[in-house]
Amino acid sequence: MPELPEVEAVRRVLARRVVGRWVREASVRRRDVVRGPTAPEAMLVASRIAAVQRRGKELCLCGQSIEGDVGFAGCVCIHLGMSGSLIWSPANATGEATDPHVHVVWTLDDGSRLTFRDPRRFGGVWLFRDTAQRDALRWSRRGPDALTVRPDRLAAALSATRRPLKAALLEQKLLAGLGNIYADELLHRCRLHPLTPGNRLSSQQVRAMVEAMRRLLRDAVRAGGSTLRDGGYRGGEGAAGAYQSRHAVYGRAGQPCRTCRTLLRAIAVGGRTTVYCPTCQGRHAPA
DNA sequence: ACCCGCACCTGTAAGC
DNA sequence: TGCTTACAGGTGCGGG
Repeated sequence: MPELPEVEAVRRVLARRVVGRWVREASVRRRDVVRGPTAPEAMLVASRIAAVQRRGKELCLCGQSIEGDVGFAGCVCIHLGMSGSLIWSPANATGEATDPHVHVVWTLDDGSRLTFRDPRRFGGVWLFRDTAQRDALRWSRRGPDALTVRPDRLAAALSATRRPLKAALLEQKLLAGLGNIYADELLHRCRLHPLTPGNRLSSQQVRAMVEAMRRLLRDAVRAGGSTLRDGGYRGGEGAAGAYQSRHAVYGRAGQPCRTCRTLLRAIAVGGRTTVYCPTCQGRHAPA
């Protein structure tokens, strides 16, 4: 569920609430959600959390031992998958001690807690010795972050594929951060048909897409991301997002386009439901 | 080298 | 009401 805006909204909350704190205790209730080259014992216990970083849809708690560099005393990468949440709660909060979907709980030096919960378990936790090992084994296999990608880099990647734009934009090793919601929203803002082959965009169109993407993602982060009908996504302190009410196409198949009133259409692209406006987003020319 | 389809899980909502 | 089915924000794998 969480895409870049939701994950970034969580990151900002955690940057405020957990950076600078020491980890007193880490409780792993389900060992199989924790992976990586480092043993689950090294979950930043007795380390200071020096930074909370993000690449695409993944977060990383970077530890720092006494006198150590940022990220030296362990890196905890957390992916929320479809149904995950990572929520900070203050010391006096009453926790769900018996919730079977809570897999990891960190207790900090002030008694506050960080709780990783993920019913579907498509997400998980990956442990690394340091940021260099994290980058070598994991983050380097992803493309540039969607908030900071440079147009020439995206243009080069898109020009190398004939896949439909919708499918290409979901490919995390091409571009990290977009998911099903924001890929559809972006294509609508750019007036591009989701089936347009990637290599048919001009460099000008890619430049416009990068600008539209930045605006879209920033708007969504500012609104706290999207919380859908099932209420699965929660921000870093448990609050719902507000961006869902501003979706132009996602989840609106059969309803009128907010720009031209044409009824929005749903198709499947790469196995994912894709909603677009047949008028605003035209017909893609045959390849 | 690419690209597609499916499996991985659980919860929810719609359909009969 | 209750059972069954389809679908959901993501990723990684095998096979064509």
